[in-house]
Amino acid sequence: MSVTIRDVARVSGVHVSTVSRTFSAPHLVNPATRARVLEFAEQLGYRPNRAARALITGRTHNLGLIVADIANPFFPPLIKAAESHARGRDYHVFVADTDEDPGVEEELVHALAKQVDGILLCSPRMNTTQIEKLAHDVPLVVVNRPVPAVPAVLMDVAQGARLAIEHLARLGHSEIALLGGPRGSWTNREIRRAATLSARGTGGRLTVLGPHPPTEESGVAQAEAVLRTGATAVLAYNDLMAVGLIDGLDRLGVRVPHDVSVVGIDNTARTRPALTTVATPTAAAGRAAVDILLQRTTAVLTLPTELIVRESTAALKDS
Amino acid sequence: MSVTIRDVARVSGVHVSTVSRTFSAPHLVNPATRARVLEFAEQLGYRPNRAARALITGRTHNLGLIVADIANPFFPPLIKAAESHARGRDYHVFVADTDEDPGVEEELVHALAKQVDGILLCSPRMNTTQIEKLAHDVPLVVVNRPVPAVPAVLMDVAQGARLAIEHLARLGHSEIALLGGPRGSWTNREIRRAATLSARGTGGRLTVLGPHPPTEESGVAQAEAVLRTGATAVLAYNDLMAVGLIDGLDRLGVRVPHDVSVVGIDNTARTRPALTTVATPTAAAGRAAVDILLQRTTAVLTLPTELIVRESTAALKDS
DNA sequence: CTGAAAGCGCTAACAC
DNA sequence: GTGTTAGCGCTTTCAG
Repeated sequence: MSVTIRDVARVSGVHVSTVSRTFSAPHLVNPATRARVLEFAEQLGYRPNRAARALITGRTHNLGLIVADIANPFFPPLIKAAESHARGRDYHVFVADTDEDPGVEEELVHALAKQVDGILLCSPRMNTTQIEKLAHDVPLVVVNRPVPAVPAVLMDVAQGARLAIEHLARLGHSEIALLGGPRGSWTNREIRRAATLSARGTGGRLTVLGPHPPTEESGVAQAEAVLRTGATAVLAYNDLMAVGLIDGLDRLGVRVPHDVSVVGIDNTARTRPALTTVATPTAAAGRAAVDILLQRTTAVLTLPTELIVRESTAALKDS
Repeated sequence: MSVTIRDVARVSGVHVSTVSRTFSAPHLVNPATRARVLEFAEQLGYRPNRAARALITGRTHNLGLIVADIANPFFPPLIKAAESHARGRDYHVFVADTDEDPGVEEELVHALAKQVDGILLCSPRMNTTQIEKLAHDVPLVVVNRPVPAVPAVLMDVAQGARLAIEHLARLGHSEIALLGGPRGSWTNREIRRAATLSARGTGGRLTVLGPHPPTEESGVAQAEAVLRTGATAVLAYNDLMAVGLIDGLDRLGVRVPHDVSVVGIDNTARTRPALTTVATPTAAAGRAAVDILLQRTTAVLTLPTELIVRESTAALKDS
């Protein structure tokens, strides 16, 4: 087996509790003995067993991170930031993927609950009641979705959508289509709400399409539907769909931004023409969620988004 | 605190050991009592504490997954597949990111060792000796790199590079550039070796550039250097670099595939023109690595790659 | 088939 | 400042 606290104790001629203290409360032990213990520990290659420690302290120093789809380019930067931030605070993180299935999501929270000090629930597909209930069993922080009495990190996509619509209006577009995202997504609702309001405010008309799965394929598939709305500009639920849409339009002989302007959301895509998009602070959200979990505050944090104007939007042609 | 085996025992009027057996060795307990215990357990919402169980069985039912960069699009499909496959076998997985730092890599293996039954080391940057040593402390399986006496899952990128070069040769290209990847990457060495051989075999000339970081930026930055080699076709270390390269060439007024053909590796990019690339079986590799770890076999598995011809390669112009 | 008892590796009172 | 003791939640002999 592996080397334990007892081995270190025996070799350094002290009691196990002294060894234990050397690692978990160094200030309580005589510097001289501490040094000796540390030396022998090092020499034997001793590493505390966190699981054993957790059994008694109740703190595992592990976090759970549950996302709808690891392969969706929105998530990797969030996962990366959260993991790195957590590790900097001596926490390890379990990552799990629900494949957009609310049932899996719930099961996962339960399965991980005992092994972690808290769980980051990213863009969950569960209903609010379920989430509220789960929050009683294990500290939770929800990303991209507000749930009453549960800490959350939100991104101000409404603000982003507003900026996007105003940008398009300023370019002369008054017929705008919104290519909607998945059913049950808070982000999607926010975008729709803000875009509708904004379009009205700028004197334009907004046609809402969807809901649709947030994939490239669905972007491609909706190209015709978008054109049929008579829109000269489109705001897509995310970059994935925007990329698909540009592709689909291209196949129909419609060029971006010459014929139609397209704005994405997420800033995850690198395309030609470079995509105008609403950048969402995913990495910052990951870090913030970890902080909230570790401080056990019940905060709701809303992070700002920002419009990045690139090449996929242009002034309305005269016609 | 949470509900334990003891609560269930008390309520169902049996000893804790019977409850324990109900979950870990059901066949050893009378069907009637088992049913009763199960019912009360369900009712109380009892969930076994895996960490406590691990303390005595020595099996944590956790796996570690260490990658160089979660945000590199090569990894998410691998992580997703490995996690899902592992969970299907009742394993949870810690995911950690080394940021391409060998030191972090080693520290991570040690930090996770006690908490997992095995670790997937993906495209490690450590040297072979270090990996061999670590393999003594914890079951390891290395992805994308052969290490003597350590189980591995490899992808046959050599075969892929060969196919790519032959494809280009068939299109009439005899001046080919290889845009190299990161130093210390086995994959990079394999590609170079196979491409060089293949170019020689087809009577072409291959100019090797690099090493370079495997990023889009570095692809952009190398566009000029590529042109300077006089190549009419390029094989890039991965799709990321290929995408950057196409972008960089475009800025220099060089069009793909009209002026220069480009082949990527990974099949992670969606571009216009659609990228001809060597598809690597990342998801399969993730699943295979998990299987090897759970079966504790010392296999070395080599997975085939495949050339996907799309629009970024074309026949050499007459000139 | 079930209960009793020991103990996994560690921490946390409580003595001394 | 250090040793003693008990015990976290669970499994696993060993009896019966």
